[in-house]
Amino acid sequence: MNPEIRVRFAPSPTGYLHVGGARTALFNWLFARHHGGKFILRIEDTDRARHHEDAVQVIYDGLRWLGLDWDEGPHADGPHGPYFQSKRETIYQRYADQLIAAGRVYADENGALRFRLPRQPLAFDDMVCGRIEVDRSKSQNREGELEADMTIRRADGGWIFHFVNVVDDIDMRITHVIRGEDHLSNTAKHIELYQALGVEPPRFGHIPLILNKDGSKMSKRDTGASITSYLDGGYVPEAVLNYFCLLGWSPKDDREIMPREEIVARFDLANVNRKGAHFDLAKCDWFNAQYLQQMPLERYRELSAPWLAKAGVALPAGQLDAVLALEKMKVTHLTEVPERVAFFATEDFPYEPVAVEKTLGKPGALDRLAQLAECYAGVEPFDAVTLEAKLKELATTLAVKPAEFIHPARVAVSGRSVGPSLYHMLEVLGKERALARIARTRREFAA
RNA sequence: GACCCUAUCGUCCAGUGGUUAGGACACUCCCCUUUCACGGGAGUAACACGGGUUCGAAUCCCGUUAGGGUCACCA
Repeated sequence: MNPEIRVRFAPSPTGYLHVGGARTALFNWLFARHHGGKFILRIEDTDRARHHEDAVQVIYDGLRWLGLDWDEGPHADGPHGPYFQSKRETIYQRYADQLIAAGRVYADENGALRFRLPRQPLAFDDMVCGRIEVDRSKSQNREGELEADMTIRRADGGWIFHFVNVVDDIDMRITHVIRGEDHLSNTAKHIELYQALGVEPPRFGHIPLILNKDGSKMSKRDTGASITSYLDGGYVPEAVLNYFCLLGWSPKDDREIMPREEIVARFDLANVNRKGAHFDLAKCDWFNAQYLQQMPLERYRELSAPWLAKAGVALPAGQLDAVLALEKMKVTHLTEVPERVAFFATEDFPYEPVAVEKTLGKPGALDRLAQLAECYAGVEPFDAVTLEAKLKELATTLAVKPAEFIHPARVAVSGRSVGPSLYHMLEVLGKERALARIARTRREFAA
């Protein structure tokens, strides 16, 4: 435990939250929670054509959905605000003045403020990548010229990312900078800025990037790239979080399905890979199904509710749990829930044409339904065990296979050829509704 | 082009000098079974290449190749 530890997630409000960004946030959050430190959210809206509330909201929504709560930041305040770069103008000016006074910056011919790069060899110990040594005197650009001095303020007065990023981290007392590997090469410049400002640099940890499964760079449009697609795709936040944390990190044993508390307890930056991870939505889906299967029915009901409401499927409160439980083991995405249980909600459910053709259309199917209905009319209690026994007894008596009753019955009471266990489905339906549905089916498909 | 990072099954993750190279997803097959799933069992499948070091390298070193990243008055 080290309450002095302060880490931050500093996204730019681009209107969407990328998986890579979410995982960076997650690793920062895990690091903070593991050590009992602080997790800070800072919005890097420098320059960005003003501040779009909608774009920022996407970040809040994604983080909150994943359960990554921040100790300081928008809506949380804190002693080192404001937490929007667009509101930190005077702070940047103060640090820039310090650099000017020290003779470390100069105005170029266009009026922009530039930081004179030291161009000395430099080394640092990255918490993930190990020791990084760079000879800054050799850095050159594409034209083979020496790398230009870094601009920290545009001619129009706008502040540049590298500068404000460092200033904010200093000002907010950030102790550990955990960010994407795309910043590894920028770190030398950042350290030079820290040194020019007379501040001890924080510890850095650069985590690998997330790529598409084929290894290509993940862009906004790629499957699974946007966190919003998980909110909209029927994913369970704890499952997604579990999958994400295993992209680049491993507890070093065979544990995969781990509750959040265990991940927090075991998370260690030293165990983070340096290799870029290829994103595999199929495995993420598997995690989702596993979480759905294993979660308590109460949680499942809570997560299903919005999807049922959105689809307009209204189940009677008294039956809700029984109905949901019927298909809980089979669901991969919550989006499937409404279609799987919709037929419970109305006696006027539609019949799937292929199901009708495959079963009801077969010779004798309607007769079997009549026989089954007659048999079930006297069944008591009307529960799965009894119904199964009675159906099999009937089949034996008539010397036909149970399947001859089962398949037509399934379609008769649900309109579908796939669905829950027939007997459990009948039990939940109850004798009255079950028999009424069979009667309706016989009526509709009578030749 | 310069500099930096990386390289184990298709994918994720183990394995840090001696293993039949392990687990998971996906895929194939079998079992279970009233459908669809779940579950159980089995199987296919990897150390990028070339040099070293060593009695012995997936593991250490060098090179090659490949992939990624940074070199903005973007963040």
